[in-house]
Amino acid sequence: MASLTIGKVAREAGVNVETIRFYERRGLIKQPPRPDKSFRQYSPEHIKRVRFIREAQALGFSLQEIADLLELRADSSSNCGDVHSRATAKKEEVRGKIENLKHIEKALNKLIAECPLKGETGRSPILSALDGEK
Amino acid sequence: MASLTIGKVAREAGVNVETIRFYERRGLIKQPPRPDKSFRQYSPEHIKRVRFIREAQALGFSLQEIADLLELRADSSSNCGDVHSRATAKKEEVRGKIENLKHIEKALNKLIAECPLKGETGRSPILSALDGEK
DNA sequence: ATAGATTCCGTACCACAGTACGGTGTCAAT
DNA sequence: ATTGACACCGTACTGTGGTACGGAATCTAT
Repeated sequence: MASLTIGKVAREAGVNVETIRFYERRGLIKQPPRPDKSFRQYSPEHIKRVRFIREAQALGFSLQEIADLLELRADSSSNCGDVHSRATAKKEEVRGKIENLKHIEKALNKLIAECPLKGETGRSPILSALDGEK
Repeated sequence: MASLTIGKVAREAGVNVETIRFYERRGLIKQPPRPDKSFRQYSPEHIKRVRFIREAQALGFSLQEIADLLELRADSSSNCGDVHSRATAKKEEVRGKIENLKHIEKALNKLIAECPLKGETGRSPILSALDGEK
């Protein structure tokens, strides 16, 4: 069997088999060919897709949001203006997340730099560090 | 009553009252003064703290990770080397998230730019766009 | 001092995102 | 042809992060 079984895809993507079937049920992955009603035959694209799903989750997107992202397609069946505006909105959201992460990064840098100093402030240092940035 | 009640904090932070009590139970917020065993008296700091928790969640951190972040403190009771290494590890994770978000942002930009063009590729455009970046 | 709003607390319930289970079916190697 | 590994499917269970509920206590305004 040249093509990928569900088990191989799962291993490559670092999830377990049930998770892949779960994503299929949720519409995040469509069922791949099953010649003769037997095993699912995946392509390497599917591995990428599963990895993308995991990454996006780690960035705070829900499965529904990820499904929306994956189906944001500028094809004939969808209204281009709609795709455009949804993609733009999502982009703004992404930019906002990047900004927030940069603030946290700065705060962590401050914490790292000041490590041996500073007495008790009664506040969480990370929040103080977040304030401290200009 | 000059200080903030739980309801005000909740309103200001955009969560509901039960959520704040829930965070208290989970150790994300410590119980504020309750003179005479009556209502909790919050300070404006608490509002910031709750907002921070929500932001961090939206960035894919679990409540446990957020608790760890909030308690990353370089004070006398903690080993500085340990704080340093935990903060550094977290910083790397944050940087990774930023990179992934930038990839998604680029992919969305590509999608937006190419909106009216392109026939069916059989793949999710967002994955194609992710491939397409140099 | 009483009413109405708010808080307190415990407990129960909920949605989301899986994970586990167990019986059956299929494949690949010997 | 049999055996062992893996796939299939439905259903049940789990952990996380809340949300809802309801009766008692407290606070605020009249």
